[in-house]
Formats: sequence, C-alpha cells, structure tokens
Amino acid sequence: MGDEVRVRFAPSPTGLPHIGNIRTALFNWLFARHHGGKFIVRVEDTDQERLVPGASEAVLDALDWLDLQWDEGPRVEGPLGPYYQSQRLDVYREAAEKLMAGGFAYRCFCSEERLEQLRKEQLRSKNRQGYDRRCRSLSTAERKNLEAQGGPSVVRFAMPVDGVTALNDLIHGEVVWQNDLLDDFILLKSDGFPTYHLAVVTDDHLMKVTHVLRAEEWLPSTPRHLQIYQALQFEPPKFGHLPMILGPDRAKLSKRHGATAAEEYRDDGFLPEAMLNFMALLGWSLDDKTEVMDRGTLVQSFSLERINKSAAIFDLEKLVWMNGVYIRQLSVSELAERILPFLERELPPSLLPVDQEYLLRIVPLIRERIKLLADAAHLTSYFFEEELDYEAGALVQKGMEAREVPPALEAARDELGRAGELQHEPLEQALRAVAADAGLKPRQFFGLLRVAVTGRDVSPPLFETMEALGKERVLFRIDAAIGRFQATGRAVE
RNA sequence: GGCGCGUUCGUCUAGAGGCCCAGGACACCGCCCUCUCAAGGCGGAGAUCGCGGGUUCGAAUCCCGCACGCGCUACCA
Repeated sequence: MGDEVRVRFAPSPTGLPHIGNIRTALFNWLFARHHGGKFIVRVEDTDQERLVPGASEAVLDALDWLDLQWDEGPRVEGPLGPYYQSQRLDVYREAAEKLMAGGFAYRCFCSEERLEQLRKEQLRSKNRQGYDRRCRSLSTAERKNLEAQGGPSVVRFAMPVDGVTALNDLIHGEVVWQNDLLDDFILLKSDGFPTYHLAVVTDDHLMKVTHVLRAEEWLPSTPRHLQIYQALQFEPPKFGHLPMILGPDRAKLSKRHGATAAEEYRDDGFLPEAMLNFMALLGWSLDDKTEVMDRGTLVQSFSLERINKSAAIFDLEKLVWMNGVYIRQLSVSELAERILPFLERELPPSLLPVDQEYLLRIVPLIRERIKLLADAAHLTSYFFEEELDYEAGALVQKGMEAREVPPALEAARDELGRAGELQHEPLEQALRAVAADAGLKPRQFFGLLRVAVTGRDVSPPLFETMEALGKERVLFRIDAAIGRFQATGRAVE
C-alpha cells in the first residue's frame, strides 16, 4: 500500500485545455494504469485574476471524452480532497506559518511599485537577480512596525544563499542548480492565495503523490520545490519532466496556434481513440515500428524509459491520417452511430431526420473515404437531397459529343427499368453491355451516370452507390438529368 | 542578460561503440489495382546523425568546446 503509485494531473483553469495539457494528463494516466496505481485530478485555481469561467469543466470534459478516468478529484471526490486548490487555502496558510516559524520564510512588505522599480534597474544594468531580499533582513522592531501598519504583505521563501540543489529527474537525469542564483520567491500572495510553488508542494505531499510527471517548462522551478520539501521535512516525490509540445512555429503551444483546444478536435470529428494513440506518440514510442496501438497496448507497454527528451511539433496531418485508420476499423453500425450527430449538425434541417436504415447502406461507401467525422455531411449529402445541383455540361464526358448524352442516359434508364431491385454486381454487368452498345468507353458512360446520379464527378463506386440509393431515386435522377440536359443543352447550342 | 533543457529525413520517431554509408511512419512522387475518388500493394526521393575537436582499431551513440532552438527568469501557472 505504501508503495502504491499515485500520480496527478493538475490543470490550472486559465483557458481551454490544449494538446500539451492533455498529453501530460495522458502520460500520467498511462503511468498510473500501467502500475496499477491511482490517477488524481487536482484543479490549480489559485490565480483569481486569470481564472476563466468554465475552464475547469472543459478540462474534465476533455478527460471524459478521451475516457481518461480519474480515481480521485472533482466529480468523483476521494479521501484527500477537496481537489480544488481554492478550497484548501487554510492548508497553505498553515504551511506558510510553519515555514516562517522555522525561519524558512518571511513576510515581505515591499510594494509592487518598488518591485517594479527594482526590476527596471536590474534590467538596465543587465543584472537580473530577482528580489533583493530587503525584507529578509528586517529587524524585529522594523517588522513589528510594518505589521502594525496593516498594509499588504506577502510571504517569501528564504532561499539558501550557498550550496546547490540537485535533482535526479526521471527523464533528464541529474540536474544541478546553484542556490545563490535562485531568488526568494513568493509563497503566499497578498490576497491570501498561495502561489503554484507552495500549493503544489503542499498538495502533492498531502495527497501522497509519488511521481510528479509534468511539462518541462516546470524544470526551472523544481529546485524551489525541492527546497520547500526540505524545509517542511517532507519526502519529495520523484520528478519526471515531459518534453514540450510545440506549434508548427516551434513555440510553446498556445491559443494563437489555431485549433489547440481539445474540444475543437472533438467537434472536427476526431475519434478519441485516435487522439489518444496519436498523443501517446508525441514524446513516447513503443519500438521502431509500432504506431497504431489500442489503449490496452498503450497501458501495458508504457514506460518512462521510452520517453523522449526533446520537444515535439504537433503534426496535424499525421493525426488526420491516424483518425482515418481508426475510422476504418469501426464496424458499419459503430461508424453510423458516430456520424449521425455530425449529420444532424451539418445537414440542412429539411433533410432531417436521417433514415437509420438508409444511413446503414451509405456508411460502407464512405468508410474508406472519410478522415474526419465532420466531413460526413459533405460526403453524403447527395444521398439525401431531393434535387441535385450541377451544371448540365458536367454530364458530357471527355471525348464525348454533347448529342451522345441523351441517348446514353435513355439507354441506362431503359436498362434499369427492366431490372428488379438494384444490386451492384448484375447492375455493373448490364451497364457495361449498355456502354458497349452505345459505343462509349466505360469511363465515359459511368462518368456520365455518376454526374446524373450524384451530381458530382467524384463519388464512391457507381454501382454500389446506385444500389444504396435504390431504384426509385436512381431512375428519378436519370430522368431529371435528361430533362435538364435538353433544357440547357439547346440554349447552349 | 542569467539559469536550465534540448539538437537523427519537412514532421513524429528507432537507435544506448561495430547489426547503421542510419530503420519505421505521416506528407510528397511514380507504378499497380480501377468507372471517378479513396483504401490497399509495390517502388522512389528525402538525414554529410547541429558544428568543431578529442577518446577508440571503430562514434549518431562516450568526453570537451561552440552554435542554434526552446523554456524559465511575475503577488501566472
């Protein structure tokens, strides 16, 4: 029990979760599941100014979408909650008191103006050292006096001014920092809220976190955390700093990179299982060739040793490809079920509701052609439309004379009229014969029929398409084509 | 500026001294299949392993220096 793995995902609700955040969640989840441990979610809402309403719900929804179940955290709770830091302020205040009592922290009364001024001066002299520790050396009398004035104050950590702090990172190995280069950072803000540094250490300890797997941007603040652990006499967890995920411009992922929020991927029609598989490959690999893996395989084979050190650029094109792979793996009924909401969202209301039976006939035809579920409406609209919209001239295929069109359509109509229910194989045989009789190449004749029946010159195989449409619609469309061609054809002449 | 991390095809990556004049995948190109488009199959192009020094019989792999990139440097996380 004591050596149970406990990891956490600690998002701060300052915006919608992006791929980088979610990838971090995924690695924590995989690590927990691989080791049969616990995956905790803790919302780090300590910045009241940047807090975005609804953001923490969005993070949780994203985890839900990907089916990354957490064992403790919001919505599920657990023995070591609450799991929102804004509800744990007393815990941090207590920790800060303890640090001050032990001489590891002190109250600082410096105004924001003074700090601003200090920063400016340091910047000018190209000698940035951070806070100058003025309040660290206040005499008891001075301190009493300032406290009595009741002005705003913060609590700062008193960094050791000599020695080094060393970390043995799970991913990067040994990293050492010179203590005198680290400044006396703030633990408790003047509004009574803790900074990340105090909150994260306190909570990770209280929630018995054994491994901290977080983005590499946190590496520079790890010595601070290590110092707090030491001062509080807490045993620090193991740390692993995950490679960053960069945008195409190689900069840290942010809103300005366009679609970065997890929910946008859902709305575009990416499958959560494809998303999961793809994200796992950003900074981790199983071996030199395995790429498509289900979640069970991922859990089973995940290991920290195979995590990369270098940042990865998010490659949307490869995600799209992988989504196609996962779509093709779905059964017809599963795919139909997933596509339906997208059709309902994007098809004109007049074409709704979608006939289930009919949809089941259509789906096999687009399964190999659809990469994003959101493309479904565009790929299938002509199956639902009553009247097709195309230029009559599109009926005339390459190498054909316009006058050959009507007889060809009529021959096709006559042939179809003789048939019973349409079935693609006999249909193909029959229409090939018709093409030959008409003196047209299959390519021409079928191309012409494709336009007549779908209104497009690209579609799934013609005969399967006709079969799915059904005899009635096909005959109606061929007649419509004849009519349309004659009406406009004469005008063109 | 300081500190830290990183650097293998355009991109994701394999590679932990000889198996590598570097393997796989996406994208790209060609061919096959073919009623169009896909999917699939086959093939191609694409990386002087950031650069320069070492160590070694031998280095993408070890060591040193440099360059470049990124991150941090807030009463943000």
